[in-house]
Order: sequence, then C-alpha cells, then structure tokens
Amino acid sequence: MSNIREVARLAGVSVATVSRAISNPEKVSPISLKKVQQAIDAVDYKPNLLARNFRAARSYCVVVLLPDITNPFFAQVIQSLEDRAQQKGYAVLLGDTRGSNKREDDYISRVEMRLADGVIQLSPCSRNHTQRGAGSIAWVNACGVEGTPGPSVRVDNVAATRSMVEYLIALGHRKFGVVTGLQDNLHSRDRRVGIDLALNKAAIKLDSLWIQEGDFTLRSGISAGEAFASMNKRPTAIICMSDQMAIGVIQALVSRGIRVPEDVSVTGFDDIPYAHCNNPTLTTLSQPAAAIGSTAMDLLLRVINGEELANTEIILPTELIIRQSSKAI
Amino acid sequence: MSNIREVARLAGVSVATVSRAISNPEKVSPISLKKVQQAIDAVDYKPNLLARNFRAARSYCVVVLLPDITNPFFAQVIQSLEDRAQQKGYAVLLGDTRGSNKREDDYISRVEMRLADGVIQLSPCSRNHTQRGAGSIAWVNACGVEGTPGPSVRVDNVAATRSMVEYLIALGHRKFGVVTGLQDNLHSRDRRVGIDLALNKAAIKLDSLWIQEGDFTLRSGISAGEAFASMNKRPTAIICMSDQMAIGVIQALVSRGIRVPEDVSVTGFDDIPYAHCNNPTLTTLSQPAAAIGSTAMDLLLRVINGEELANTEIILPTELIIRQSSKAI
DNA sequence: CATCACAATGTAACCGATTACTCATGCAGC
DNA sequence: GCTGCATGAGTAATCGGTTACATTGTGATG
Repeated sequence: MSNIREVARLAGVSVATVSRAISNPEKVSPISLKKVQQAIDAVDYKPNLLARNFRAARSYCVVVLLPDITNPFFAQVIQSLEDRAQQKGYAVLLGDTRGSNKREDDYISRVEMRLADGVIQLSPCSRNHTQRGAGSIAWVNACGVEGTPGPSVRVDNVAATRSMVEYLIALGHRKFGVVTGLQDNLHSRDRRVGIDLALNKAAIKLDSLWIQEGDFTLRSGISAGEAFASMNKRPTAIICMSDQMAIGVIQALVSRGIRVPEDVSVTGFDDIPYAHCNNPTLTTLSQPAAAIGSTAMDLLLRVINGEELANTEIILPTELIIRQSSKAI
Repeated sequence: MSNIREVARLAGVSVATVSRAISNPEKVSPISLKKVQQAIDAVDYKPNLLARNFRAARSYCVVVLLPDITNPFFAQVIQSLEDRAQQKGYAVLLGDTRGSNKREDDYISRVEMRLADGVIQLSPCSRNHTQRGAGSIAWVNACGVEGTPGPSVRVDNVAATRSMVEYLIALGHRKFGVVTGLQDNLHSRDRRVGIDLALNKAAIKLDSLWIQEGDFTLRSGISAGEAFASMNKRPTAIICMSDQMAIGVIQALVSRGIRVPEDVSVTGFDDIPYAHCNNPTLTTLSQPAAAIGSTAMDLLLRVINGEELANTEIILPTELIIRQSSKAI
C-alpha cells in the first residue's frame, strides 16, 4: 500500500508538499503540483483517511439510533438523513437497536471512543441520558416528544392525534378503540394525551377494553385487530399510533369478515408509502419524514461544529390525510 | 479528553502497562491492574478507538451498498447484516446509492481510503467492477445474479420465477402480463429468463404490450397498474418482479374497479411483511432475507480476514407462497 | 545595495494508541 | 553462589497523515 512518503519520494518533494498539494493546492507551485499529481497517479495513491481523521480527531461519521429499520417511516427518515450527511462529507452508521438498551449503549460508546462524532436518536429518549453524557456527546433527538432535553426536531404528537379524534368525532363516532405503542414509550404517552384531550372535550369516555397495547409493528397490529375482531361489542373507530399497526388491524378485521370502513373506521399515524396503497387506503397523520431527517442532520452538524444549541426544538407540521379507511357513522 | 498517558501517569505505570491492562490483562500483575483500573475510573478514560484502529490499519466498519433502504426487503436484509456485524465487533455504514453510480463510487472509495474494511453490495453488480478493485477490495455480493464474480450469496431467480409461472399455468392462465425492474437491471434479466423458460415450455407467447418496465418501487407499480387498467384487453395474470410493484399494481387496478384475483391474478417477489397484510394477500416468492444478510456478512468477514473465497457462491432457497391474489381462471 | 515581504518548500513534532525489544527481579536447580 | 528462565514492566519506535515553524529564494522598495 502506497503512502504519502512514497509519493513524496517519487515526486522529489517533501511529505508536507504532498499533503498540501492534496488539501491546499493553492499553496503549492504549479510545478510541484504537477510532479505530485504524476507521482500520485503512478502509484495509485489513496490517502489513508483513517490516519487523517485520527490526526484531526474527527471521524466524519454519525450514529443514527433507531428502534427498527424495517419500519418504512424510519427508512424514509434515514434516507433523507443520509442524503444530507453525504452532502456534508459525513457517513451514517446504522444503529438499529431493536429496543435493546445494551445495543444502544454500544453505539453510544462508539461516540465516546471517537469512532463517531455524534448521535441522532430517532425515537423518544426513554432513559435518562443526560447522565450518559448528552452533555458531552453531540446529540440530537428526532421523532421525540415534548420535553426532550437538548436539540431536537419533532412533530406535535398531542395536537396531531387530537385533530384526528376531532375529525372522527365530527364524523359521528363516539365509540373509540385505540392501539397504542408500548406502554412506557413516550410516543404512546403524548399521542394518548392528544386523544384524551379531544375525547374529554366531547365528554366521551374511553373503554379500557378497547385499548390495545402494540409496539408499532405490523405484527402487533394484527394481534390487536384479532382482539377487536373477537369482541362482542366493538368500537366504531380504531385509532392506531402507527400506520403499520393500522394496516395490521385492517388485515385482521377484514380477514374475519369485518368491513373497513363500513363496520369500523381505522386510522394510522406516519403516512408511510403503504398507507395509500392499502385497501382501503388509510386515513392517517402525515409526518414530514424527509424534512425531519435533513433537519436533524443539520442540527447535529451544527452541534458537532461547536454551536451552542442548548434546547433548540424544531417542530414540524403534521397533516391529517383523509382516505378511505374512515367514514361517517 | 483523557488519554492513555494521563492514565499511566495517574496510575504510576507506563503507557505500555495501561495498554496491556486493557487488552491483555493476564499479562499484567494484579497490583498494576488495580492501579490502572482505578486511574481509568478516576478520569473516566475511554480508549480512542480511532487511534487504535489507525494503528491496526483496520476500521472495523463495512459499507453496505443498496439501491433503496425504503424497500422493506432490503431493510430486512440489512437488519440481519447489522445483527451479525455487531456480534463480530463490526459496524455497518449505510450506503444507500439510490441508483447513482457517483454515490456508489463515493462509498467504494471509503474502503480504498481505509475508512471501511469491505463492501457488501445488495444488488446485482451492473458495472464492470473487477477493474474497480473487486480484486483488491474485500467485496461480497448479495442478492445478485448468476455469474457475479467474487464471493456471493443469492437465490436462484430463474428457477424462482419459473416455478411461479408454472404455478400460474397450472391454474389455467395463458395470458400473462409482466412488470419488470429497470431494463438494464440484471434481476430483471434473470427473472425474465425464468418466465420465458416456463412460457416456452408451454408454448405461450408474451405480448410485448403487456410488458411494463418498473423500478421495483411502489410508485412504479402503481404506474404499471394504471397502464394495465386503461387497456381494452388485459392479461389474466400479472407477474411482478417485486412485492412493492405488485402491491402498487393491485392498488391501481382495484381503485379502477378491476378485481384481484377475480378479474386478474397478481403475483410478487420477495415476500415482504406487507405481502401478507395486503388485501388481497399477495401470492409471491419468498426470499430468505435474514439468511441472506447473515450469510453475506459472514462471507465478508472471512474475506477481510484473508480467506481466499474466490468465486464462492451460496444459493439459498426461495419458496412459492400462495395467497389470495392469484386464483384459477 | 540593503532591507523587507512574501511565496514555496522542507524539517520534524504531533495525534493516541500498540508492541518489539530491553531490562530488572525473583526463584528454581545444581 | 551461580546460571537460566519466567514474569512484569518500561522505553521508544511506529502507524500515515497534518501543520507549526524554519529556511530559502525572489522581487520590490527606498
């Protein structure tokens, strides 16, 4: 493997000149530049960026922590994150935690050990991570909830689900089912708050039998749908906290002969691409995945470059997307 | 930021002893070990792995090149890849190329510049990359096609689509539509070969009007479905080269009042999770995504560790999954 | 002609770890 | 008591770049 010293020798200049020829060509005479260029071509020299980064104490790498890359919503966010990262000369280390704290810690320690310059966390931060060094580590939260410490970008989950429930109430619904995320997930909490706000205002009570706990996946949606299908009395509208779960719920209901939306309306959250390819197409709350991704990356790069963003919180808009899976009672 | 010298000073030992205490504790006396441990705790020392890796000339990072992370099939593969990588102490750099050769080259150059130890390419290699150093770069192809140079893991695309067409012929179908990937994509070619083999054997001709070019995405499936919907004469079965396209095709057909499978059967390829949550559920060819991922990572790590695998080719089985979207004529 | 500014280049320290090599010490065996 | 060996620990070179600082040469200016 050729290194800078070999190039210098071949070009008849010093290593400093070679280094400058590569990173500050304007500081090198045209003659030297040409000699260096020829030597580089001759030995097919590629600078060792591991060495460069080591010297610069920068890895030009960021970790993206997410619970599940197979969730199309996250896939969209990470695609946009990565776009922006690439534009700025950064690479994205995939940190699919699958809900494991140990894996999350492993990835965070990569930053502490300088293999990455920062972390973007694509989920609410459930653990108290201030003590884990959110102070010392460049850290941005995306897709989180109200009250997240540090810089963050998110949507207003409370207002979003509230608008969904208000819409359903306007359609005449009074009996609601809810499919939540895991109980200790903060998304579940915020989205539930929005639901309760709208229900309380309309003086509607939520039957606890009709609250099913899921984990945002298709599979858990199917289970919840089966649970609803096997009930004697059913809600007229089921609000799901993710599109994946909504699609699962619909699948389970339909396969048991319960029609959506004729017998029951079902709504989702996220507006993943499959939402408008489902049959029936899915009424849902659209999150701006691409904007969340690029904004989060921009924030993180600013933090990495030393800007003091403290608790900068960027809130992006959701949109109620009305499709076939909901109808008036 | 504390470094090894500071720990050594604090512990009253040499840097060599600290280094050994961390990586070869059995070579250090219990007394020194304890002093070092205390010093490490005292200054909250984290070894700089960037320095370590530089010294070792290893990045413990691999690049995964894929065309589109929002395709759930790739998401599943990469999840399994990453699992295995993490087990072995490696990290996964996400290389979503979105079909851009420039981006692909950017990622490959990260390996040449030692920021990554190897590449797993999750798509057929379309360009002649032997000259790009598939010889010098640790490189494994996954999800490719017959005749890929270097180590690879894949399914038999020809046999798979052939079995699908044979199944449809057995159901009585004679008029076939096909939704392909991009024309120059090698998957399209192989899968087409399988289709043609089965059709030729049954002496069935393919009408070129019924061959639609897509790009494996939902969107392109919708376009293809619209094209079929607007035809006067339609095939009785549409074979799609990805589940995403099949779901898009079904969506477009159904929204124009064409029933699936009563009016037309539609089949996919991949068996993504949405395939069995679609309405109708999708008849498709299942690829072992998780096995592909872990096998590819295992292969790559062997190559990185100097094993000579040459043209090792691992072929994993597909399975014909019959669901609701196909029926006898 | 002396002085100075500036451009181009070279020398060598440096980043933070690992590790080959050296050295000191202690103990067993004769 | 001497030799030989094992063990533990220290010294310093090393990885491949970057860059502060030193040096040289050139041309402009008074």
